[in-house]
Amino acid sequence: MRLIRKKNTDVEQDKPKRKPAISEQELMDAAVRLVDANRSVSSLSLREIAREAGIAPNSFYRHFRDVDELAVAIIDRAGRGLRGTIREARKRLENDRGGVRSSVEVFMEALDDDQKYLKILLREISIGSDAFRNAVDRELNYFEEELNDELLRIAKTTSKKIHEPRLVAKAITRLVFTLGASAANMNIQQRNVLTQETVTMVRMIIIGANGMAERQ
Amino acid sequence: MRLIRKKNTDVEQDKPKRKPAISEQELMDAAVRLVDANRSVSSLSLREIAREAGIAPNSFYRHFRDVDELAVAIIDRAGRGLRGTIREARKRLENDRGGVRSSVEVFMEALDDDQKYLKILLREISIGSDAFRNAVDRELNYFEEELNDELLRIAKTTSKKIHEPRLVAKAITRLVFTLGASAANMNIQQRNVLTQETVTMVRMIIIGANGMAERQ
DNA sequence: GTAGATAATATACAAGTGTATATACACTTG
DNA sequence: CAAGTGTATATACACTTGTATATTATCTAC
Repeated sequence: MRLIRKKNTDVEQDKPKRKPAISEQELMDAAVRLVDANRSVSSLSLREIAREAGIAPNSFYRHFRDVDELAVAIIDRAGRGLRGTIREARKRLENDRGGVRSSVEVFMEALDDDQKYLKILLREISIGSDAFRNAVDRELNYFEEELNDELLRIAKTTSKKIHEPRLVAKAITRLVFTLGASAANMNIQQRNVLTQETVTMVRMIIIGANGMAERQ
Repeated sequence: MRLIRKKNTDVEQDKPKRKPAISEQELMDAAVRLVDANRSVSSLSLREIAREAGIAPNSFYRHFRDVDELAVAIIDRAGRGLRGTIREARKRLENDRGGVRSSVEVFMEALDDDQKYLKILLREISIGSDAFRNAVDRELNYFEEELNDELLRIAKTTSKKIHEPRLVAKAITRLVFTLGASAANMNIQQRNVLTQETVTMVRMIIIGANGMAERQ
């Protein structure tokens, strides 16, 4: 028989532990909901976010020091989404044929509605506080390194030389992010056009890097 | 005699009871002065700008409907500076040898201190109101078209084919602007490195476009 | 049970905001 | 000279903002 006294022994099934009326995640969601074409995360006020989340202004402090810290948390979360996207793209790259196209497609698809977090990361690259921009930079660099690895791998397996792969990675990263950001507010047709354009641009860079390697 | 009111005859140096009329330009300068690494034009308050310009808050309305209209005026002005930059770059391009390098150099040089306007244009591409972003878009497109013309001209004179010159122009434009924006807060050495990188990237795109044209 | 911790709340305040209204002054025009 | 116009200002108002303080409700530990 069980003991009558209910003791919270951790091992037992997790009942609603402490009742957090609100979670950090919910606060972040509230903030994201307030972001639209004209408003950036860092322009939101603490009270606005609290209002949207349905909590008292002061309760905000239980979770974040200020709006800026919330913004960084959002970027970090967006980064996690981005990494998933990258993993997906790398998988498709392994088939290699049409690799560029499907990679770019993966990226553009990740912009779809429920991925508003990613849109925010793309759109606010150059603004916000230092902490904010550092958070974005972190993700950009991560993307760049992943791409660099992939380029080296492909260069090996196809025995095509690539001139300055780090620069190629940087160019592609910046280009794809910039174009991705402008895709955030597009309809599906416009985005398809942009995807095709982006694919062509990326190919230009890669072919150009091959060409430069051969000339030397 | 005693009824004679003091008349301000310009020539006479009296204590200026009335402040000299402020110009739109001075208001724009005041706003620009307030912009730094962490603050965007559209985040400035009307009162802040008025304070910086040394006028009463309400005087602002004599010149602009709101801060947003001021921001658009700043972008337009930045656009004029940009056109000067483009003209300069095209001149250097006509010598052709080392054309890419000197064009990119012109662009980066234009970011120097007194050209804070241009920095603003580069940095706030994706934020602000509709009017604001349209103003930026206008300048981006102008740049793109100029570049397209130039590519066509070069293709003719050197009889090298270029694959999809419009796309090449778009890719280069986006890349140069994105990298230029990140150069805004760099020191001179860092900027030199970035300039070199940008030159290489642009060359990759052009060589890639040549390569794609030949393959077809 | 009681004590303490935790997480939410309400109230309050000083500072900042955009802007409506009224007004002062200098200049132009008749 | 007087009337009108353009440009600045001061005052005022209704809001919003971040946050300090005090209070309340709930959960945990002993």
